[in-house]
Amino acid sequence: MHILLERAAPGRVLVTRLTRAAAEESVAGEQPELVGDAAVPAFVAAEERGADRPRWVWDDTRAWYPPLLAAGVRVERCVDLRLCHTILRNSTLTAGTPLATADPGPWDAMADPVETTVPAHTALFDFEEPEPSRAVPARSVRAEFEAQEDAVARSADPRRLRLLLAAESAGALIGVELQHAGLPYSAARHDELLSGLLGPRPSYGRPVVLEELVRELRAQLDAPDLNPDSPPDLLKALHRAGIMATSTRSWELKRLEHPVIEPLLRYKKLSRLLTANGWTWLDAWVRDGRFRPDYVPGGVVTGRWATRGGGALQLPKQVRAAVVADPGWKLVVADAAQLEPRVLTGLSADQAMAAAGRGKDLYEGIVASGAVEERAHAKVAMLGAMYGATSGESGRLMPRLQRAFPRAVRLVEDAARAGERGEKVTSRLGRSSPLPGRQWAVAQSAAFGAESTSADERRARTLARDWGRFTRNFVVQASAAEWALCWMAELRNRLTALAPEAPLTESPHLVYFLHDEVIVHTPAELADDVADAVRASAAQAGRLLFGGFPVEFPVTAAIVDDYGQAK
DNA sequence: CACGGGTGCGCG
DNA sequence: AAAGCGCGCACCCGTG
Repeated sequence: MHILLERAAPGRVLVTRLTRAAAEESVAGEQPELVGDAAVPAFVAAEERGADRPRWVWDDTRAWYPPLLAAGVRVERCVDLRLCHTILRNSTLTAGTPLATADPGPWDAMADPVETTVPAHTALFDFEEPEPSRAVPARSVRAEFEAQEDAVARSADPRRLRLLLAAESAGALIGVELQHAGLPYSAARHDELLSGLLGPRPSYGRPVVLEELVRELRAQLDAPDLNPDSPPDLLKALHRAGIMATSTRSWELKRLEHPVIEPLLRYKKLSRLLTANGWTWLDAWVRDGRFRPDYVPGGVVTGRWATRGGGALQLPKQVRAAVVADPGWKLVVADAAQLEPRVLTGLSADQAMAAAGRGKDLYEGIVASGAVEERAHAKVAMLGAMYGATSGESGRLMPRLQRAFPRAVRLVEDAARAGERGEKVTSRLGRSSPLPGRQWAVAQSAAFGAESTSADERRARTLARDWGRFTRNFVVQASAAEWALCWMAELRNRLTALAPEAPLTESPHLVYFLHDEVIVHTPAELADDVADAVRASAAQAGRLLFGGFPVEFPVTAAIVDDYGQAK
């Protein structure tokens, strides 16, 4: 049963129950009722306990779910109309449906990142008044829900789209739950790590280790005013010292031979740590033993998540030892091995590649197949195929990869050609790539005009190839993101089943998500069960996306006290 | 002083 | 322009 929630008036929520009339595929609504804000959590909790397994339908999980969680109420399933709208508006599977062809409306404006100011909430069930920019859409929740159902029903593949929308909506719930629970984080441990590398926290200026390094760099380069944080300044100083670097990037400096290079690289590394994850970051983002970043499910065109603030998806390995389980609890750190190549295997139904990945490391399997000599070559060749490498070692290996795995390689090549023609490509479950922008099309037509110059043609070709690399990668990255969503959604259900009655943060729960990796915080005695759930969920995600096709999705599940212990 | 593009680097 | 995809963030520096 679907239950629609929408704001009727300040302090009042309109509740509409929809039941599907089995005979004619239509939905019938019961008489809507009004519920006061204060009564909403109890209402939702009662329905969640009922036998009907409601699916809550609302405009934006970020607005509805935090106050429920704060009131101790968990929701099993929902439809996030905002996120689903974005998918259905753009998917090639729903092209031509009324939803896809309608003029842009308020639901499109909600997808615009500029408009998506998340309403602040307090511990009580208490919504802020809608901002003018986020005013209640003219289009009602019910009308939008029905338009989406209609688009799916008319689509080229309703089963896949339903799965995608359910997974995307589950992701929305998980994103809010991750922030609610927070990543267990030891500020003391982080401070120890920083102090050990940089020296004690200074009250002003650079920490002593960095200060000493700057002194050394200035002396060695004979540049008393050198600011090593300024690339132009640094480059000039290097040139004066006879070091002919073309940039100040670490990878380039690494290849040069000069006594100043070693301390310079050390300075860059430590300076990065200080500015990105130093004490300022700690003060801003870690409170009461938890790191609570803002996750943005669906924040990337491919369906990957983004974050806003805190850089949660870039937590450097250097500081991961500060992610520490509570006493009596464990972290289960789980990682999907070679996710993207395995997803490509499923997408292309490449039996040879499936065999290479069966029961072992996929790259070793590629070596065993005889396609390449060593694991590193297998890896660089696969990455090159998925990213569109044309030259270098990766480019040289492509013909051999193509001979051994023609179906897999053809799939990404086809995606690249489609992008070069300016067409959309679509993921396994139905998320489509955007079309290239206006100026891309202008550049292409300019190259075919009567008086096009060779510069026009070069530029058009470059832009076309760039877009082709994007679409080539899109099909793989977007499908991998779908696998990860299914994995996590399935895992979430299994974690709930391990302790059905317990509140979220008193039972095994997700605390981190990083594209192909999750962390579960769990009472120690349940850690083995959690690890089993992680593996079972991965297998289930594989079946959801690729049915009976025999591609395996092995996951590592390390039971540890801190994230640094999980390799 | 605010803003925005460029640079560089962390993650997958 | 590292050999190729997707991000976020801090900082520098030129511009208004």
